[in-house]
Amino acid sequence: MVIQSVCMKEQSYRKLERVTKRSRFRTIYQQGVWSSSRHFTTVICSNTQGVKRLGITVTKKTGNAVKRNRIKRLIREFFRLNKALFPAGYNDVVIMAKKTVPPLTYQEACRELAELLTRKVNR
RNA sequence: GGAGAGGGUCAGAUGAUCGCCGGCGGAAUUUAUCCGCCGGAGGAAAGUCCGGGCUCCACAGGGCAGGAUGGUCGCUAACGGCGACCGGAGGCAACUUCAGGGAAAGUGCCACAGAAAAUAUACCGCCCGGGGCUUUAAGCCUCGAGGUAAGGGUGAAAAGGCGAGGUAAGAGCUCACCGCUUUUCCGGUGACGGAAAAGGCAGGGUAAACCCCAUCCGGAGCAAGACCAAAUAGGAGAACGUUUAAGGGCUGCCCGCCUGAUGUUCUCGGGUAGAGUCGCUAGAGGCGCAAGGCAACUUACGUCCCAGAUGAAUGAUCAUCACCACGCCCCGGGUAACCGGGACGCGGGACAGAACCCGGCUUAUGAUCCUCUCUCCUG
RNA sequence: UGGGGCGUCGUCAAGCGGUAAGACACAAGAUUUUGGUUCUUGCAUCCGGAGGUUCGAAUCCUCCCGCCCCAG
Repeated sequence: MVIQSVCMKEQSYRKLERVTKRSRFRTIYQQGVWSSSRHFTTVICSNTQGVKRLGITVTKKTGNAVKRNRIKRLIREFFRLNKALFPAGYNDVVIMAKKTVPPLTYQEACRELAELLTRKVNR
């Protein structure tokens, strides 16, 4: 209950809200619920940390560092601005980009991710 | 105008909203918060191809093996880099390019073809001599541990080239010119260049084949390495006693060096854990200017502080203005193709992301400017 | 990020200066009523790419491209 004393800005995305440990990624992959769309795959798993957290995985096969950074930034931006779309409660979400992902604009990525997440929530 | 050659510069700008990382200051419930200010990717950050700093491994040691480089002189912390020059090759030229030492230390290889691929074992041919046949000259056949490298054919390459003399036929056998080798002189720090004389043709190619010569190189790498609260075990250090050589480390091997094993006592407490800490950014630093030098570069002075992330920040969206391409319209010139200017619409903006830090090389890539060469047209 | 290795036919691969073996697969033909089996023949001309050394490079050298492995 330490976390409740901290008041943060709504649209931020900082280290607290990231999945940063390799071991945590492993347990999410083992215990989480997988679903995928055309270019992305999400894995959702509940946590005990008291915050929504996001982890991003982009394979080296996707492209060079510039392309990978671009995709990661788009996903981060989507998380930052659309936290309400993510499942309620304290969850860890890992978004993986598939290796065939084309150079997307923000609107395209946003539409696809929103569809993927709302489909999950409704089910 | 066309075709080229060399070099330089930049890497869209501004604003708004929402965010990220670091530093400083302040506030709070003094440590995952908030507010303010400042800073926040590149010319290649890339490939990891070289060289260094730095850290640890003895104090960085000796030999062998192994690796790298290879015209000369210089620059540099160092280099396989850079600059200037020399020589070869390419280009009409600007200019480019070359792992550019040694084949007379030795060994190997040169497939196929060809007589022969390096000690010329002469296939055809040419010439000479002996014998035989036809027999006028001459021709044909055969023999010769005879001569001959001029000609033919083979090959990537055939034993200096070419011309003349000479000869039985030929041959550097002799001569002229060219090439080569040696010697001497001159110029240059040197690579080398020039001149003269002599020799009389030796010495096929390949060293990115082994090798020889000269010079250089110890190994690993910031995931190096160092440190940290509390609790206990494994442990670590020091002293003393016993024992004296197996094993381990330093380099692939040898030498050499370091370290022992066990018992008692005393002292100290950390690994593979962690939103851990340091290393972590002031440096062979940037910019300006002056002097020296053909230049690479060096020196002096002034000035500036300019990213430090760690599942890894430096972004997203919108608007405006510049830039470029295309379409269409208008204006001017022109018979026309087209050229110049303007407005509108639509599209584009390359290659690419620091990971300890520097010096290079290589590769990817958008725009723009300057200088030079050749050629065409007009005057 | 650092360190190491490999690219030869559709696949597995040998060859390491002198015509690029072999197996499976594929294609055509023969045998068979048909299929299978068996037999015969064919199938690399750009040895990942570019440049160089050499008379001659899959092979030697240099630079790129792609793939794989190891280290927290």
